[in-house]
Amino acid sequence: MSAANNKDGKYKYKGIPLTVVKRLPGYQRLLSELAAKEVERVSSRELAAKMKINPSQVRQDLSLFGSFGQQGYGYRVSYLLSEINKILGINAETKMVLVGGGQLGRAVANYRNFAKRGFIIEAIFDRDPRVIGRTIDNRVVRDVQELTAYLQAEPAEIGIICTPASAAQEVADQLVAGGIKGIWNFAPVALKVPETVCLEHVHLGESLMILSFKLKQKQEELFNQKK
Amino acid sequence: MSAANNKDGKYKYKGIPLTVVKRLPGYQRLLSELAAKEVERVSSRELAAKMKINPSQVRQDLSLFGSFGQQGYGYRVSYLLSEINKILGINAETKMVLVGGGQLGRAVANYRNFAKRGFIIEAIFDRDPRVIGRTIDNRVVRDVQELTAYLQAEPAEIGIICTPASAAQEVADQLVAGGIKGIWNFAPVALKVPETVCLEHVHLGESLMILSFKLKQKQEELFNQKK
DNA sequence: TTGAGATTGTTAGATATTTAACAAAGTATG
DNA sequence: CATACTTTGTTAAATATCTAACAATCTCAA
Repeated sequence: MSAANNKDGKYKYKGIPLTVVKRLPGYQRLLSELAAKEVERVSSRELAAKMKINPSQVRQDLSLFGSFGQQGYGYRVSYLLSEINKILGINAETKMVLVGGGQLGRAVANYRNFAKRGFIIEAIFDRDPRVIGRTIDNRVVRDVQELTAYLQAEPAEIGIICTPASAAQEVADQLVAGGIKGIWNFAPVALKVPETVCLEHVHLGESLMILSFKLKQKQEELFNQKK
Repeated sequence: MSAANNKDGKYKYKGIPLTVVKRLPGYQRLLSELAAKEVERVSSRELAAKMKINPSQVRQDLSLFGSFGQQGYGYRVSYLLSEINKILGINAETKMVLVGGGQLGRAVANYRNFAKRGFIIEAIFDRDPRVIGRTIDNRVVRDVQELTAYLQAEPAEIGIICTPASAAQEVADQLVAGGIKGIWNFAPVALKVPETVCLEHVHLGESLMILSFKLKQKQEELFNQKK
């Protein structure tokens, strides 16, 4: 292993560039697909082709975490997948709570791909009396006022925020008070949380705007080629 | 203006780094918020603080598209916002069609933030006979078999894919056949489309895995600090 | 068992992105 | 109307990321 550990092997995964981190789930998905097809081995060249990146980059990314391949052979799919799962922390079960039982919240609650990987939504909360008490994917929606108390009794690692932007910060504060370690935020707002809490945003609107920009750019390109 | 135009002013927005493009929606949202609060002026320092980046970066990002500020004053919020809207292509109305009327599709169809910015879902399609004919947010769900024919009669710019991964490629092909210009893909699969079509992925699962990685990293950090 | 071919992990070089620095040009105030 | 202050747009330096190159070493077929 190259850069990941210091002498006593304790300081793992420090200083991994965010650009590398963002590629890890891509490797995970590709390897899952290969494993499902019962492919035994894969080379950095093949992985790179599927990711549309350079083979050197695949090797360098992986080398930040260890030596998982073999010269002249490549990587054993099952082994590399299990190592990447460990790196991503999806080997153990992770408990989550979801706040916001609207359309988006229900979509997230019903999304099977998380559960498959050990991410379990333990409880769902909402503010709206018309939603509280109803059932979403076999879980009764609880009153958000019980959120912090619930978490103290039933700790969870990740809190999912699917509320409108106006309520998101308040919910985040309650999640933090309940001892949550990470927040997965779908509300289009920048949350403030203590340094000890991890934050990951999913801003759907921003993604659409990026597509819009690319479209505009490509149209101008084509227009100019015709001339 | 520095790098955006060539001599005759036609080749706009070429060669903008993707890292910059990804920040543009952030600027857009911040400026919208400031405009809503009727703030008149803003400096690169203030924008940078809210984006958690360096003021130089804000100025350099913007300078790729033009000169929108004034020495000693900063940027006029309303003007900069309108320029960024132009850059992102959210000044005109953009027609979209959505394929997949499941939980996620319904959530996207009901999401108000797009419509506010001129992105209109004109029609919704599904494969399931139990869903076809039902109404989602005032639009009747059509049979996906009609998709290509519909698009030929009623052109749209963007196709949204909210189907399971297994159906996504087929839907993408039909969208392309119907003359769609860009695809916004929520299915966890890498789509193949012609070079002329723009693609933007939203991989919810990948975002959760990144959060999981960060959590793991932070926990090890804290564990080591205690020692 | 040997040798040709393949592929890793790593180092060094090339490229891209971010940050610092500063002249230019405005604002604001007395 | 002069002057101190502010802040941009831009150039150059610093940093980060990506790519090429290659020794080391394994595979595989004969």
